[in-house]
Amino acid sequence: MIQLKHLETILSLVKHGSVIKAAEALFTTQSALSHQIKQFEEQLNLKLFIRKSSPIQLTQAGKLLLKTANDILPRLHITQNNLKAIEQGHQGRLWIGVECHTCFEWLLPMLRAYQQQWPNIDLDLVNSLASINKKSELTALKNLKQQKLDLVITSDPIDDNDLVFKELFSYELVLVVSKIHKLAEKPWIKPQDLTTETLIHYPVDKNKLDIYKHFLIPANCQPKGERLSELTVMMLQLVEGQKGVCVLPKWLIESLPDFESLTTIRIGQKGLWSTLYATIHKQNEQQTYLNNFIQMIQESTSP
Amino acid sequence: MIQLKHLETILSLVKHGSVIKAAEALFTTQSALSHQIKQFEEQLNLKLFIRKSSPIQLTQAGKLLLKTANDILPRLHITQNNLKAIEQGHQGRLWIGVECHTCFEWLLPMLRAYQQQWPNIDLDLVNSLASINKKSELTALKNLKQQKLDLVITSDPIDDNDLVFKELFSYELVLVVSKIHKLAEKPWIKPQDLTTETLIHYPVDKNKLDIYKHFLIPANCQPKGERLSELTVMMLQLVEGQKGVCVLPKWLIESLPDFESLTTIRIGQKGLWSTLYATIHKQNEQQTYLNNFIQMIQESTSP
DNA sequence: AATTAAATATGAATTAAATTCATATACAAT
DNA sequence: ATTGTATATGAATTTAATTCATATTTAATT
Repeated sequence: MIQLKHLETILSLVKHGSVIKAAEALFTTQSALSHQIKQFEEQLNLKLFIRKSSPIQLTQAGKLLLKTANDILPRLHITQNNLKAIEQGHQGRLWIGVECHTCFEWLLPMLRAYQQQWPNIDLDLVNSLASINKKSELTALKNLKQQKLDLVITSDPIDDNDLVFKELFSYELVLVVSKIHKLAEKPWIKPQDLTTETLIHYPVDKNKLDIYKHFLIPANCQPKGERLSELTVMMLQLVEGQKGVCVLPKWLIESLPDFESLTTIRIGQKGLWSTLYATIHKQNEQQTYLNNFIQMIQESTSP
Repeated sequence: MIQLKHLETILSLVKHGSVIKAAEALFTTQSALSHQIKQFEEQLNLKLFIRKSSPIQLTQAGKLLLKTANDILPRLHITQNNLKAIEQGHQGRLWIGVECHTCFEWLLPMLRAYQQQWPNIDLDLVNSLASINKKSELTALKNLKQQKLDLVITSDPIDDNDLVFKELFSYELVLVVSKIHKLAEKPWIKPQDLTTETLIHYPVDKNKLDIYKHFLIPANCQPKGERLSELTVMMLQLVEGQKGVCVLPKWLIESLPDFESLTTIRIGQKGLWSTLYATIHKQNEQQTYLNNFIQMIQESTSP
């Protein structure tokens, strides 16, 4: 069977004109190379070159192998370099799974900046929230574990040896109501206050929503009604039109000066807080391009 | 360093979906393949695929190697096949050196027939007679020995362990004279008869010409004059015009019905005979395409 | 959550392969 | 013929690959 060393030998032979010099250039001894060539020639039952002339002269078989070597070896060196680039983190894949809707607000603008800084990273955003069925509940982290994703943004860290959670930032979730809503003047609301309201939220499993998980369910309350909306602006328009109330990050409302008819109320006396985490696979813990991405988030969100 | 076995492994892994099956397909054990992959991954400091899924899933590095494997391995198989073809003699080089002028007469038509039968043979005719200087006297056989030529047609076999001489055919050399020449009626000539004649011959070293080597020099004679000519037809025209006499193979004259004003005379009482040999390198003694060529000559000249 | 079957990983022993060292042989040039 | 240089080779040594036996891991099932 032809091996790469045979191709390298042929190249070196042609380049240097004798077995001795070729061996030297290949950092081996004349003897080793002689053995290698002999064994290869016997295997092929062909002579590769004529030794009696100086510089050595290739036979037809030798010329064929030379051509092959010139075709293959440079191709292989490119692959070697690419692998090195991947290893050193200049090249890589960053497929991001996002488990919270509002994240898109700050994430999307960030991706552009990141891609400029790391042009060779294969960047993609995978919406892990597409369906509500329970099976896909843990999809993002599960996919991360199987390395079908490279980074997941979540507010629910789990205990898993394969995964590393890195805190990004905390934010307060507030109730968004119309300024003319009956709750509008309260300094903060109790769970019971929501039992007369229609709660507008993203189409995700209720157990994943902080307002249920950490506020309503512990108090054994539930809203009068529910209404689903995929888009934040649509939710806000519904609130404006008094079709219900919704829960959103405080920073998000503050960044939207268009909705002056709305106001926000603290949820509970101390407020409802959530913390976001960037999750990566343990194996990728040292990957520069991933850590750099996380760092970029942290820097852009710390005031 | 990437090796071909690594590329083959990647291909087999993708094709069969697991290390066990890939190992089986590569006629090795799961253990061996596992060791091999581990060592390769450690060397690259990169994971090539995710084992936890079935079928296994390539990482970016794995995909890169897969692409390289698909580029390189088929290219290499083609070379393997070509080498096999060369080894089995379907492909090869037949560069012929010719040391006698008249050989071209029967050789050229033969080459066409041979090339049709062996289309993959790299066929070429090298005129070894281009110059007359003494250094190039043995050029054809020397080149054959150094395998710069593959077959030499000569009438002077030498003793050399690297070379194999195969007899082709013998022919008589006769003196060609005009029918009205004073020697024309003789049944045969003596060396002395030529001392009054101008001898027309090919522009080669005289010591290589049979008429000198085996007829004139042993008798210590020499012609009155000499005249050189490269072309056989030109020589015959000169003889027709009584500018001299020449020595040519009998079969050649007989095959030229255009020169009815010429006649041939035996040289010496028993005639001057020469034998042609096809010479090949000892290493090529078993090469089918070479032996077939020699056989073709023998068959076409032995009616 | 425990159990099982299948896949993968690993350590140590074995086997195979490549390399070196010391020389022999072959060749080219003078 | 002689000498210097290149190549070849056998045996010992070193290095690498493979196997065997077994441990660990994982996904699927109960």
